[in-house]
Parts: sequence; structure tokens; C-alpha cells
Amino acid sequence: METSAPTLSRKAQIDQTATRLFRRRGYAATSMRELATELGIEAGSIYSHIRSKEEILHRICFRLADEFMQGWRNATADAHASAATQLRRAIESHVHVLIHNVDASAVFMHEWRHLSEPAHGEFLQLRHRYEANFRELIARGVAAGELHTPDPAFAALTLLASLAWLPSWYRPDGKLGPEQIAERLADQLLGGLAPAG
Amino acid sequence: METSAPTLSRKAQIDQTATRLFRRRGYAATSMRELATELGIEAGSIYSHIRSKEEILHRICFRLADEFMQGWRNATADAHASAATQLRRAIESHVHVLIHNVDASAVFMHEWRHLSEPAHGEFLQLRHRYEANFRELIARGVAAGELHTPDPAFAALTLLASLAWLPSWYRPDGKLGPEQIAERLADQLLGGLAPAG
DNA sequence: CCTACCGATCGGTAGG
DNA sequence: CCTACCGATCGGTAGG
Repeated sequence: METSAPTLSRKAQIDQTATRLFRRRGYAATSMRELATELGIEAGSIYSHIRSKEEILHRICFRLADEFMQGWRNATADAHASAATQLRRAIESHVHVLIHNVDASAVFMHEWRHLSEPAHGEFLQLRHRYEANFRELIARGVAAGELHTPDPAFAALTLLASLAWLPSWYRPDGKLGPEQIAERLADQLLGGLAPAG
Repeated sequence: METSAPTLSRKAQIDQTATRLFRRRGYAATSMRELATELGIEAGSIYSHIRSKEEILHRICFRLADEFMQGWRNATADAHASAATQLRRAIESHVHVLIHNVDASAVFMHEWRHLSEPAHGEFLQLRHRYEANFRELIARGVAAGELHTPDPAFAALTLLASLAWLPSWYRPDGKLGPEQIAERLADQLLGGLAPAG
């Protein structure tokens, strides 16, 4: 979504520009007039394409939630794969989604709390479900003897922390490409979890 | 600061209550009228004790920055200690500050970007200095053969990520106490960095 | 610490 | 998509 496309619908343009502004200044501190100026139109004109400011935030957050969830399902679809393999694939999928949606991911991480009910609660549920997936996969790996760690829940916590932290330091022009980041992240985290020996 | 004290100056009460509100609703979305209501006074009355809304945010952010920095200096004061030991002490110090200032730490992590210049730039410099301290300490440990990791900068990144993530899941009534969290965090991170054996 | 108020800005709408 | 505007709310101040 942050990649430049030849022709975007006005609605898609609004979402894209708002994503960038919400990330840079925060949802609450971004005004519809700023958004309009950035788009080269008047503030009132925005409302022919959307119903409210929060509707934009809602779309950003839930679109990303969908992508992360879909990525998880693909990564863990192969039931024959070991827990360690599924975990590595899930990490790679997460990094992939994140890097192709850097601005939206940052909004996803920090601005969702400005959603009002019931969206706020629905979002939190999705997020908890996603995080629980990682916790349970790590626990399964430990139970199967594939992974070793004194506290699976704590290990999951540091993994999720690293994933959440990524959009704040990732630079598209950095020396590490998407694939390398995913690989190094998976290696480092799985390395700490691998059976001693 | 989040612990209940018998008598706080009005200014300290304002800071404490604002910290809680800024954390829960975000700086931009918190109004001075909400803050006043929470304090049981009228909005205008706040300004006999402070000059502006941003002044409160400024104090919160820079007080925490000071505490983190002072903790770092204490943890690394003993030049005879190994890099691994200094790193463990620095992690414990960081967790200690964070856990005794949960709300302020969350504000410190997420709301500093609403500071205007020059405070914004000054804060970023302090933060970069603090993060660089960890990076350089890990690099020294690797150079001395005390720590092993393929990419010291990347290892520092996941460490800082875990520290930044802490306020979002820490619960004072959880089963892990402050010391245990610091210990487990240090163990897990240093375990992944320890010489293979 | 309150009352009363300032100018600015907010999200959003009506009518074209 | 614009013009013109709504009521509400914002951070902050004057004067007591």
C-alpha cells in the first residue's frame, strides 16, 4: 500500500495518505483539513468518499489484521511440518507483511486504541488471538522436544516484542533486505530456543 | 510516581494524573478539561501551577530519560566487571526503573513525538545515546570474546525491543515480580548471546 | 482556585 | 468537488 501505484481510487488515495499522516503525527493529532490539503482538495470534499475519520482508521487496522492472520494460516497450513519450521515460516510471513506495509503497520501497532466500541474490542480480540497463536506454537514445540526454553510464554513475549519493534527501525534503504531481516530474526530467536548441544 | 504518596504538591498531582491519562488516551486526545475534572478542579485553575500542556509531557519524558540514564551509569560504573555482567546489570536497572514507573514509561515510549522543537530533538538524542550504549556494550563483549552473536547491532535491537515492549504487558499483580522479570529477561537475552558450549 | 471568556480549530453537513 | 457553515471543543488568559 505504500508502494506507488499508477491509478488509485480516491478512497484508496485517502486511506494511503491518511496512513502516512496517522503514522507521523498520530491519529488524534491529524486533522481532516491536513489530510485534505495533502490530497489537494477541500476538507468537506473528503466526506463524499468516506463517512468519518474513524472509518479510515478502522479500515487500516482491520486490513492489516487480516493480512497478518492470512499470513499465519499460510505459514502453518502444513500440519506435517515441525513446530520449529512452522514458527520460522510464521516469523517470515509476519516480517513480509510488515515490510510491505511499514506505515500501516505502525498505525496498526499504536493507533488502534482510538477505535471506539465495538471495533476496539473486536480488534483487541484479533490481536490476542494472533499472539496466542505464537505462544501455543512455541509451547507445542517445547512439548514435542523440538524447542527448549524455561518459560514458553516469556519466550513468546520477546518474540512478539521484536516483531512489534520492527516498523520503528526498519528503513527500506537499509543494508538488510526484507528476506535477510526475516531470516536473521528467525535465526536469532530460534537459535535461543534450539535444543542445547 | 505511580505509588500512592501521603501528600503531593498540586504540581506533582497534576503530573501524576496527567501521566495516567496520557497513557490511557494518548497525549493529543487528552484534554485539559478531563485532567481538571480528574483532579476535582476547574480547567483554568491548572494554569496557576503549570504553563502549558506540553510542559507536563516534557517533564514526564525527561524525568524518565534521566532515571534510565542514571541507572545505566550505576550499572556500568564498575570498569572491572565483564561486559556480560555490566549488560546484565543494565538490563536489571532498566526493568527496575520501568516497573516503578509503568505509566510514565509508556508515555516515555509513545508520546514523546508530540514534543515540539527543540525538546523533540533533545529527547531523540538522549534516546539514541541510551540505545547506542547498549549496542556498544554488546559489541565490546563480542570483541572481548565474552559474548557471541553474528550481528551485535541486531542483537541490541531485539534486546531494546523487549525492554520497550515490557510496559504493555507488565501487570503489578502478575505472577512474575520485578526481580524475576529482570532476571528472566537478562537470562534469556544473555543466554542467546553466551559463548556456545 | 473560580468565573467568564478569548480566538482557533475540530469533525462533519447542506446545498449546489 | 467546492462554498459556506454548524455546534462543540480545544488550550489558554484576565481579573478577581
